[in-house]
Amino acid sequence: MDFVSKGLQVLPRGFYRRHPALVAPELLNKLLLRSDGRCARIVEVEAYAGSEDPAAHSFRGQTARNATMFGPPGHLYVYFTYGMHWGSNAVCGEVGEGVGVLMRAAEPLHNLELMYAARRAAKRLSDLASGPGKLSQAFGLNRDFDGADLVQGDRGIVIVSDGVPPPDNPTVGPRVGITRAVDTPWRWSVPANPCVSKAPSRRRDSQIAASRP
DNA sequence: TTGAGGATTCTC
DNA sequence: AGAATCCTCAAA
Repeated sequence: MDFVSKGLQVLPRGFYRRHPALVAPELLNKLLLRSDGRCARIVEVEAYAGSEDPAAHSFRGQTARNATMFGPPGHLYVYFTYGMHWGSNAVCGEVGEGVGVLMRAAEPLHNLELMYAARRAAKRLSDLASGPGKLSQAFGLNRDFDGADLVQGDRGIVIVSDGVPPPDNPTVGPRVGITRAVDTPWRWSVPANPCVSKAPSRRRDSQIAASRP
């Protein structure tokens, strides 16, 4: 992983090998990094918990589409939806569980030019990656990246820490864009960050103490 | 083979 | 508020 600068620590496999609702809030403030220099701080995430979670792609078992979710933790699960958008997740838990964390929004830090080029609709920094489809587009993540190992830096994509801890009191609320288990509060974001997604009005977010087992 | 629907975004 | 746009999966 020659493209990971000194001072940055790649998140180890064990980080992901836990319940997604534990991993998700700890993913806040970590950095998504591509070998071409694109880098952004993760500011909004959602947990999806497989067979125990009716809103998860993996709820009804493994299919061709969600196969990556059932593989080893620490890999990227990229899905296609609405005929035009990609969504990017970090696979969590153990092999066979089908659980993961959707990266919903990030604050761009480096190589913004490449991100603006990838997202012609974006006028400002807060348009670049403030949603799961936007984040994936800004980073050029698509089917080619499905299954990439985020720990090995496979295909030039990795998640690292620069030492900034997750927020002590992340904003918590219900997940967005789903039709089942709509009240489960499994979306976390960095409070007051301008790059979080603009979610529908039914959200009932609140500030609660982060659970830190 | 068919059709309904989707972990969304953009524009009107 | 509505359109865009096409892949996926279950059912027939």
